[in-house]
Amino acid sequence: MSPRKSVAEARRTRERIVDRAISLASVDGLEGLTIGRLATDLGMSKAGILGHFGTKEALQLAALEGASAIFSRVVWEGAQHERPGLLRLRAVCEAWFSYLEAEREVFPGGCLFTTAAVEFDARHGVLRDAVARLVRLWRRRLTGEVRTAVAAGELPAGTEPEQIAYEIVGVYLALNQEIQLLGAPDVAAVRTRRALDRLLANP
Amino acid sequence: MSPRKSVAEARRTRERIVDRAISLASVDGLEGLTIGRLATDLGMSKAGILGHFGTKEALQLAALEGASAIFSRVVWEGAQHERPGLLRLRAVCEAWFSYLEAEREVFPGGCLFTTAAVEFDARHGVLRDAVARLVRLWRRRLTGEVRTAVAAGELPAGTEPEQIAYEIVGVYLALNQEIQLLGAPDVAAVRTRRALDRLLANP
DNA sequence: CCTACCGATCGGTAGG
DNA sequence: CCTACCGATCGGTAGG
Repeated sequence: MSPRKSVAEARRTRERIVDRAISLASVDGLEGLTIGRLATDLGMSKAGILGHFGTKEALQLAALEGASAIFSRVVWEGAQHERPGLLRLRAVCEAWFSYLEAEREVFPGGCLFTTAAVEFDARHGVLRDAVARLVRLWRRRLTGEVRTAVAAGELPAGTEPEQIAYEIVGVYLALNQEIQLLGAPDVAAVRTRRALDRLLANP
Repeated sequence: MSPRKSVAEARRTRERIVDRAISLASVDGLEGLTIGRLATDLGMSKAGILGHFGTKEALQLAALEGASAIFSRVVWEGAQHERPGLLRLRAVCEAWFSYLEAEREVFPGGCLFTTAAVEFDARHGVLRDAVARLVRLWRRRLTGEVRTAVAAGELPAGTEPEQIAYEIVGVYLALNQEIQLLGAPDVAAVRTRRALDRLLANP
């Protein structure tokens, strides 16, 4: 009935699977994701899904990388038009905020990274390693932007970039909790901006 | 062979089950917890486990409440000998720090709350409600301690207790990530103390 | 990409 | 608290 699709069609199907997997995993976690549920949602067979990835673990990795690409595009690349340093850092934080609050159609269950980071933080394996690598990468990027701001004299000379990046991440973890678990996006918005303003106040 | 235990024995068995459930759930989450695994670990039958709780959901709730009791005892009650206000708040933060870093035998997979808060933040049901209630309770306690410190003049007059409590939670979420996922407890210790010092600096 | 399977495990129940 | 089950679902495979 539906065999022998072209390479382009197969790639599109793969993308559909990954998108749906991201969506499901944002709610139930990457471990809670099941091939059967995915198959039902997409009107495919389980074997049809699995054929694109081989194993569930490979599917989970693909979902994680897909989510990473979206995060990077929305939060990071969306701020690259700004001048490096404090301006870009603030743009990144604003984009991150919108991402957490507004990307509900892509991640109905909230940021897949935050979910995955906690889900795999006590296990071993390629998924934990992949999540840790992405968290480190993101932290390094934030640190670099703070460093640029310090070098440009936009932040006090004694400022430690790693420390600020660490605290920014903390603010966003609290924001995620406030939005997702406590359902208070408006309160979270005010508190997040206030925390960042204090953290990034000009000298 | 082992029927008709006394009430006291049954309660002890129940406690053993809950302790083990907390331990397993700290690694695999409350959804990843399975009755079969629990039974194997404890040398019991699945029916023997389930008899104490009725359903898996009730078992999950019991594990969550058990973890809550431990958290409260270690972090909150452990600081009640300090004078209310900034001193007690600092003692709470220190106890929280030790709890996250040292309670590895109770929570081999890290703080069960942090895990559960993310795990259920996109779902509905009694578990989500229970987690949200506990997070709110904990936040209220922190807020109250900050308020006392402000009233005593130990923190600047304009300080907003809810804001400080929100940021403290963020610092600890970052700490949990640094310890569990990135495996850097020493770095985390320095950054956490620095963040708290700035947050709770005397006027 | 499908149908038709596989063994394993899931939560839960009956009955003692 | 046990044995002995139940139907459902899990990830995955064979073969086309």
